[in-house]
Amino acid sequence: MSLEHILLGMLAKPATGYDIKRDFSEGARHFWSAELSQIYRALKKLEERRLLRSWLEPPAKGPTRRVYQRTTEGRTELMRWLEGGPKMGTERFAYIAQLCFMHEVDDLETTGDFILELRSRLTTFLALLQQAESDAAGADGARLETLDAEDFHVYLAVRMGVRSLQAKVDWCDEALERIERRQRPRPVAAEDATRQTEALGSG
Amino acid sequence: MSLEHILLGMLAKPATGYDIKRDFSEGARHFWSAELSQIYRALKKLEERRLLRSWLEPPAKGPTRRVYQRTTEGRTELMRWLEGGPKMGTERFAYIAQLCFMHEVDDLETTGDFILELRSRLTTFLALLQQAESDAAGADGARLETLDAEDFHVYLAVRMGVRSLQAKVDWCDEALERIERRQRPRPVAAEDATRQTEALGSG
DNA sequence: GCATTCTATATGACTAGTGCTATAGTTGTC
DNA sequence: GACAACTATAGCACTAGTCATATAGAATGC
Repeated sequence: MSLEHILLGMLAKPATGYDIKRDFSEGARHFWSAELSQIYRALKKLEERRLLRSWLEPPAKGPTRRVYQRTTEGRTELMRWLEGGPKMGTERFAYIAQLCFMHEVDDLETTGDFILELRSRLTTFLALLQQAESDAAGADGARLETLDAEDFHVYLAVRMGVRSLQAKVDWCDEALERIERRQRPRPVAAEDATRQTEALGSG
Repeated sequence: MSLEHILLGMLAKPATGYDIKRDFSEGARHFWSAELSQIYRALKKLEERRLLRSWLEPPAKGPTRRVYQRTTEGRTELMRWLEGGPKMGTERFAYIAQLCFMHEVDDLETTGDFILELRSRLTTFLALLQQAESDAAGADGARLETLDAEDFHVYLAVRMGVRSLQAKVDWCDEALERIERRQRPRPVAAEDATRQTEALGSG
């Protein structure tokens, strides 16, 4: 299970279930997420297997916190996971399926609206990731070479997210253009377009 | 549930569970997949809800086939799904998480090997998708404007996959370059690099 | 003629993940 | 001091998805 290994990775430093949920909603949101209920269960299970240990921490402010941290065995298990090579679970993109079936509604305007909406959501997310990218690259354009190993790896990970999201936004623009070109029967050129151009107007 | 709606989309034309599994392993593999056991269960459930109907088809060759097709209610439900706007379920990329934690093993060579392996798997998949792209665009470079609505939508969907995968492959190259640059202490320039360059050699 | 593979359906046991609800202390605010 | 918002944990019912296995006819190959 990937979530368990991700928890082992995150728990090099002590943290509570709540902290981890916050990480998933903020930092790690572009590659993984999990609900609190799942996180608490996984933490408990990992502790049973001695890959994590936990203790209660004095309230300080707020309710008592159960803090988890990776054990040596936990670290070993994490290393085993990393050595297994890239884990490429099946990726699921419902919106691409939707797009395929959209021809059944279609006057093409529906498809256009759909892609516009998709583009808007993607750009919102892209903006967040780009912020994370400049944060990760270090203050005022510090050279990447100066980052420590951890920050460098996080930078690479965020950068992957940025590039892949940017590609999707670019695809939206390309698709919208193609749709427009299909709707307007060809701008100038083409021998057989004359009749249509006359009938519908060319502006 | 997305799978059920995807089945409704696929079952405009009659097909068996086995046919659908084949679609997931071939055409639709870049945006969704499901196991046979899940497919058969989902088909049964959709038929109970009257969104699909089924009949047994004379063996022809091989065992008897139970053929499913969407009902009018099924189509209505599909339309409702499409009208709900893009469904952006949480995307999970374990390999990006792995990359983040890779700094714990690191002499940077491990990270480089990991990314090389990732790149190799991504390019294999990209090649398949690019084939699908030229297939979808029509024989010998036919103009996209000549495709019918269905083929056009499938083309757009495949194109999204190609661009997003290409971005990931490009990221691999960028990351490998960055890693190399970190390993070799700067090629020329920089005042403080002299000692390191002397110690390690610059070729 | 025997084994293997492909087509085809189905079920049971399991793992992974979500959504809802209950509980409770602490902090800020009106 | 009542109330909302935030931090924190936990359990229950549920949906989603995987893996293994059983069954069986047809085609392929040796």
